[in-house]
Amino acid sequence: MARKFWLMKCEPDAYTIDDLARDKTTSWEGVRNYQARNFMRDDMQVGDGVLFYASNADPSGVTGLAEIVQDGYPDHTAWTKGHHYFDKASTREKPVWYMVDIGFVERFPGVVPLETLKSTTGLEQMKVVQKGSRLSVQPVTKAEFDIVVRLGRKKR
DNA sequence: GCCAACGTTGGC
DNA sequence: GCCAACGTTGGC
Repeated sequence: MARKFWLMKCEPDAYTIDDLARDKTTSWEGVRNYQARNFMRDDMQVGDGVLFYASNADPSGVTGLAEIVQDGYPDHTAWTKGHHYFDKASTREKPVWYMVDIGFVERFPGVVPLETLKSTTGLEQMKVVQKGSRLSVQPVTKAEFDIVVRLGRKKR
């Protein structure tokens, strides 16, 4: 199976590429959207590339790269009563929510702002540039991934 | 902080 | 199964 590519969003208040650089790996718990869950549960594989995207940031954009180091497994935070991510619909026997683990790869010298993504040829189809797109885990093509990496590594 | 767009829920 | 109401996301 060929390597696939993804974009994963996170608000800087919750987690940043610098946190990931420090932690080396982290579990991506708390996703409570079925489409995003399906990608993590069914499609992500160890070694897949990840664009790390900071949402609700100043400016929002891609701040670095990560990779999948553990593919989909049940999100246990959904089982913990009182936990922020608790969901009574999810049980150990029949988990509803899944997560993956990602590992640090690279921190870009500067953020690649959403505005740049929007104005770059070849990225028109990316979900993140489309108005009203709220999907926090989304597939990207290899071509899109490579363009964003090139933008991210560019000296500015 | 505002608010438009979205996904989910629940009454019918 | 429709759709209004609601809560959340996320750019600005």
